[in-house]
Amino acid sequence: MSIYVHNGQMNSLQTIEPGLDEACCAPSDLPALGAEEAQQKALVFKALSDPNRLRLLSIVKGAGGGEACVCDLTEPLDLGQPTVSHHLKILVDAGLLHREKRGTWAYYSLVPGALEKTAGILAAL
Amino acid sequence: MSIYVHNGQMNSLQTIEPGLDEACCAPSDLPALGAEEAQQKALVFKALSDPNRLRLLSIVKGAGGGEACVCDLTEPLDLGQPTVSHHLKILVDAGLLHREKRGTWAYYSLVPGALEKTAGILAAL
DNA sequence: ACTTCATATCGACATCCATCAATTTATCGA
DNA sequence: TCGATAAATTGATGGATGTCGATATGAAGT
Repeated sequence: MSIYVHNGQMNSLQTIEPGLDEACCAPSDLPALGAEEAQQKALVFKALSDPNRLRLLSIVKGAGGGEACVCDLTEPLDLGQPTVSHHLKILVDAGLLHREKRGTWAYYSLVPGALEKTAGILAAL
Repeated sequence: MSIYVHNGQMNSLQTIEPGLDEACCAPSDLPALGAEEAQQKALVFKALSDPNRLRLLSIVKGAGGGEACVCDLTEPLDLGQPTVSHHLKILVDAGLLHREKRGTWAYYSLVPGALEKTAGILAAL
């Protein structure tokens, strides 16, 4: 025979919505993610959740000058140009890529510190 | 008038499939993600791309003893038990959570180093 | 103005996904 | 053996998402 311990009948964990915290230095272990925060932080990971978008980031990061235009990205991914533009837009909206238009071309580059900041979200979960 | 420079007509970036690399120490900037790698790495981020799953990780991490059972998780998320079980399964499959059954209860805890490892993927993109 | 090229946007379609209600599985206590 | 409880599984459904073809926008050169 064995003995199993459990606290009361059901749950007992707090879940606090930290409102607008003053944007500084998450001390690691606080209340637990509220619904709003979670939704916002999930957006970045949603952008990272597609294989082709990961490859886009990788290629852009390793490209000469740290930037690449759409025409440089369609072939290695074996995707149509509209699809690549679509993925790039998602990455830009997520704050991971920066878009700069020069002439007819649109050059995409990594937003400095964006990946590190995203990594920080995981550490501060 | 302005002058725009571009290399040849179209793309020129290499994309190499590194086959089974011997599982060691990615030196930061290599070939660029191949299709297979990208697909595999996207799985973890797919698991992280849902707000409720982020909250699950957060709650489990902050729970007493570093573990929590399903019955402790349904209420704070305001989700049905089957849905929570579904999310937990996805997190386990992604290698982020560990499941241990004791008695009637199933206790979930963070896989040590899993979040850090995931953060490492971003740095090594 | 007209053509050409790079990119963005639109509309459609097939697939995936989060969620729930209902059921099943499994374990404990009586 | 028989409930009672916790959790997983199944089936269904509405909504999001990746992809493409076609079209629109916009800038450069002739």
